[in-house]
Amino acid sequence: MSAPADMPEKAYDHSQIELKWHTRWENADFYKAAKDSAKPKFYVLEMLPYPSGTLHIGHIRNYAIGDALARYKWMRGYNVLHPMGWDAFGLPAENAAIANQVPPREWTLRNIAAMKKTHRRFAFSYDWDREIATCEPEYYRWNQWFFLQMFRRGLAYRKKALVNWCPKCATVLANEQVVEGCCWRHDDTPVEQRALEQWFLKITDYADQLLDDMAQLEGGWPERVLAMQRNWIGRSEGTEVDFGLSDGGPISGPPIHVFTTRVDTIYGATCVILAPEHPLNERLLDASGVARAKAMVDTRAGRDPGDIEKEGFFTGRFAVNPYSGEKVPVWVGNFVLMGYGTGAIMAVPAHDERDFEFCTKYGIPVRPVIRPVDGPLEADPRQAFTEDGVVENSGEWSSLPSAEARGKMSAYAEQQGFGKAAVTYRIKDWGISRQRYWGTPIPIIHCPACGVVPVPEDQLPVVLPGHVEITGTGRSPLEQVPEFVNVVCPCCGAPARRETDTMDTFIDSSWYFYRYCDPHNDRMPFDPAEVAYWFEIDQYIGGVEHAILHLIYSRFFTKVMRDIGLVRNSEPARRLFTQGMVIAEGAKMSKSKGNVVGADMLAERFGADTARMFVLFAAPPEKEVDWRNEGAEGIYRFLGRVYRFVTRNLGRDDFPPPGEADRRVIRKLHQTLKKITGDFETRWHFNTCISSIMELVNVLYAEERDISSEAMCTVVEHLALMLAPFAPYVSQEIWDENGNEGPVFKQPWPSFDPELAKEDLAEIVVQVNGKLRGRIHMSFGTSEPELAAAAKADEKVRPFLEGKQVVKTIAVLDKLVNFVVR
RNA sequence: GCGGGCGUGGCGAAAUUGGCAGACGCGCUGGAUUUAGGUUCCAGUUCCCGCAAGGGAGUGGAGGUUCAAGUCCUCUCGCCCGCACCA
Repeated sequence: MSAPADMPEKAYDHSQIELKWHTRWENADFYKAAKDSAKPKFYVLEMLPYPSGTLHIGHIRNYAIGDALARYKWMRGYNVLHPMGWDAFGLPAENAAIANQVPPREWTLRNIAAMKKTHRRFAFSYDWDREIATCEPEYYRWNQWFFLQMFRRGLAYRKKALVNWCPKCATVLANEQVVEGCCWRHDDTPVEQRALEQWFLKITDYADQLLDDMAQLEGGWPERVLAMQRNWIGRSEGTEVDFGLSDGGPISGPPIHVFTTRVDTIYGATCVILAPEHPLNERLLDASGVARAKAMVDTRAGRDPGDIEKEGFFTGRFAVNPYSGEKVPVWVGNFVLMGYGTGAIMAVPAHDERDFEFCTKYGIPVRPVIRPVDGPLEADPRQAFTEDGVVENSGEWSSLPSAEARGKMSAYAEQQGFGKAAVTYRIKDWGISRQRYWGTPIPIIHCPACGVVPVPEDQLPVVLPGHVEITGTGRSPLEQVPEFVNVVCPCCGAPARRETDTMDTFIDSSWYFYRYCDPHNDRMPFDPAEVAYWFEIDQYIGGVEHAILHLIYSRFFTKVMRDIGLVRNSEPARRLFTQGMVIAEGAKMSKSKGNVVGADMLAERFGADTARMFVLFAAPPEKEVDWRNEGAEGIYRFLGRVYRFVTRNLGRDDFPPPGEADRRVIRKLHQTLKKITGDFETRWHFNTCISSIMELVNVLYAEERDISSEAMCTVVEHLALMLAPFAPYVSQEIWDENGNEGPVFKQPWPSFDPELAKEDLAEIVVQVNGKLRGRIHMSFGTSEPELAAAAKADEKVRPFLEGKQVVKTIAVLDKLVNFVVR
């Protein structure tokens, strides 16, 4: 049916509608959160952005998901906390400073202002009174405070260590920030190893807790993220064994510590291999050997381990297997990692693939000591047998199963004093020193007399100086600022030097969500009572790229804060949702490709409502979305369809009296409500929520001239309410045009009536041998035999039964009849 | 190699508990409105045969369980993501 010609219909003008409400909402405080014991609380949080200067469609997707949920929860009567802030420290600001001669602070604040404007344009429902920017002293003083608490507890410490150095960033990186041997921000730049005095946080003290507490997250966090964290922590149980050094005479000097998960194979160890960086090499090797070892380290840097052939050389020295007393040669091998276990291994070529490859290359003997449970010992193996089995040729341990042997042999080592059961972790302590300007100063003073002295808490914050020359070369820019560096020692008053390293910016984001609970507190990082009310975060939403960076650091911080007594929870977020990426026209968005879909362009061309709604419509939120302009135009058309429908029906005076059409429309309305409500409560498939609203609108178009004034009013009102979480502007406009008052997204969420949602008759699918042959309509609750009888009588079905014998009849209440015929 | 996930029309997808495969949207085709284009409205659109009524095939592939499988089981192929010489 075409649009009635006599009705004035308004064209959908997104810019006019959005501007109108944007102006009216500017100073409204709809989203302010405050403690309220009368309502259940709900803390919904999207990961805070880095203020790069512009929002793109990927951000919009993240916020659109959070916003839909926040608005829904408000409408369901929850007391919602929905804050936003800025991860404002970091290198791009310094790079911009070098490129454009703009101070990092100025550049950052300008970007924040621009992005906040875009945020507001999209009408995301944040409590802006709780906004934080991590580069402000009011915020980062608490980074310093946390650092001091950790320092006091021995959780922050300084050591000289080989660290990852990115030449492009001119700073150190944490292990988590090294991706395939390269810098996480420069995937073409291999990291170098440098020995530097660095500050570390002892995340390894919490390794077991980080692992064990994942049980609490099971079900609420994506399995993939938990798996990645488990993998990253890399807990591995085994045995540490000491091989004493001996060159024929008595054992002398410190032993070589070896870590193995397979002590049951130790009688098959035919050599000991040291990592090329192993400190013992200095003692065991002559000058040319040391040089060879160093060359190995250098050729390994930044390369894919799979591409490097195993190489090594004999040190000329021997070590003694403490179980067998056997003397085995000591080698240096390029495949032995200093960073894992003890940096030294025993090589058991018969039972380890890597050892097999190495030993056969150099003619080192292969000696099998494990036989399969159901077979004999392989005398001359062609490949390593790496499974558990039965121990053989191993003195008193022979004929024990592998697992049992491991337990007994570990205990024996401990009893004899040459080893012990041990657990190693892949995760290392978190290196937080950065030789950069735009970060939190580490609150430490180096005094020639007193050593490393923490800045007293009442002298916090240690403020970042404002005018600093940033050249991007050489050492930390802060070293060039005498008034920052030169201080007096808080202990003895003598001249001293301030620490010039700044903190990794992941410190900032490790606890920011607690600050939102009490953002203006100047006596503490936050009032524990506020946090106790709002925590845990009920729903955290962000990209999966933070699975082992931000998300593991912030879990660690929460546990430390709990141990300090600031919080009661052990985990920050009960539920985590990782949304899929947005790509543009089939290609990953990137600046270099020039295909970044910017948020302001979208607001201009399609409107905020359309842009938000399309990213929710294009795919379920966990999946990748391909942004396509034609797709967005579909949503634009749909919103226009809704808007025109509402406006052309509002002033009508020719409505028919209530009738059958009313029942059909109201039924569809309640079916739609049921579907959307169910999705918000469980799986968030907003794409199907939106498509169900489209179905409703299609029905409205079909029934437009046949429904009563009352039905029209009800349905328009509900349309506005259902669209409110997805498209706040146009739903508010409809709400308003319909004569309703107040903000639509602060109305109670409409409840659906299951009776009204129900069809009059059940549609029964009739199958013959599993093939669809007809449909019949019967009252709900009709008994199975009656269904079968009616189905058999159906004229579409009958031909398929004629001349056949019905051997079985399956009838399912209100659903289906299936005849099995022969 | 280990871990996590995914394969359904021309495209994005839907099918929530084993019960009508392809909802909804894009694109395309046709019609109406329009001087025309665009907009809007209506209809059609998995593939094959057929004017149609209708029939057959069909969810990466091969088997299996079942009255009934996109959904469960076994094997297999392909793709994506994460980790990876971790002793």
